[in-house]
Amino acid sequence: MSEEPNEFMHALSDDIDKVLEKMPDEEILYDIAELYKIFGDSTRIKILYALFESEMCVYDVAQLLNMSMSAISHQLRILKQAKLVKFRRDGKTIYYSLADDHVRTILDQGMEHICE
Amino acid sequence: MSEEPNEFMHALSDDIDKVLEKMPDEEILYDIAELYKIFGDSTRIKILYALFESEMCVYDVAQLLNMSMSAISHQLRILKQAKLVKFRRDGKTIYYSLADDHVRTILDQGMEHICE
DNA sequence: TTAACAGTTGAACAATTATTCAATTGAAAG
DNA sequence: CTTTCAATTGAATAATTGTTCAACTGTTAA
Repeated sequence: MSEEPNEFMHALSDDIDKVLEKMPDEEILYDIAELYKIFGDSTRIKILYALFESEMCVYDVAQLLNMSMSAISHQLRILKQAKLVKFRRDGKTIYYSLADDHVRTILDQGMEHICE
Repeated sequence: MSEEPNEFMHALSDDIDKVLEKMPDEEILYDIAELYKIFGDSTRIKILYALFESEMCVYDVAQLLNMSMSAISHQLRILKQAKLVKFRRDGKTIYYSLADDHVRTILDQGMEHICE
């Protein structure tokens, strides 16, 4: 076998283009990462699992997780911005709940992987 | 209606215990967050999507994403530790590929949420 | 109006983390 | 053995991020 130029040992530019074509747009890949970043914090995970059981106000979540209302409020804002939770006001109290079933599906997938 | 002590305006300790009972263990919740943390970086997301198409060596991935081999290698190590990718050696070259179909399922869920 | 309560906000701090750079390992070929 | 190529590693840097603290909104009831 004779020596081939080095480039031929690796994927050709054509192959790279082919893979790039099949990949989702840069922007979408970025958005997916941003979404998972939100699930990548144990406080937020705990909040979401808590809201599986029932809607709760900030005070309740704070008590449940033994954290300050401020810390919980900060995290709920992030979850709200990502449309993972929704809320309703009742007097002084604001009740938070899961936005949709998507959240549960995503967390179930994670759980499956963890539990092998 | 007479005034009730303040605690009765919020979830009772019993209710909190009930919710806590239903929630996965602290350790599992932490592990789930750790897993999603890995998906929470666009470079790693890009690597995983690239590996959907075919197994690749570090050089190829670096070229595909227009990044340094060192940067890719660092990220592949993280993906490897999380058992999201596997690898095989062929001479000087190390080929990486997806560890299992779980990865695809998880990313598909994220994509669905993004695309509403 | 005032007081009390539920929640939010912004600045500050500490901790984590992605990339770069330089040095190093390991395998194959001359 | 030496060189070359593919890949890894560790330290350093810059950027991001979670929590705390204190001040501030709103809403309700007195």
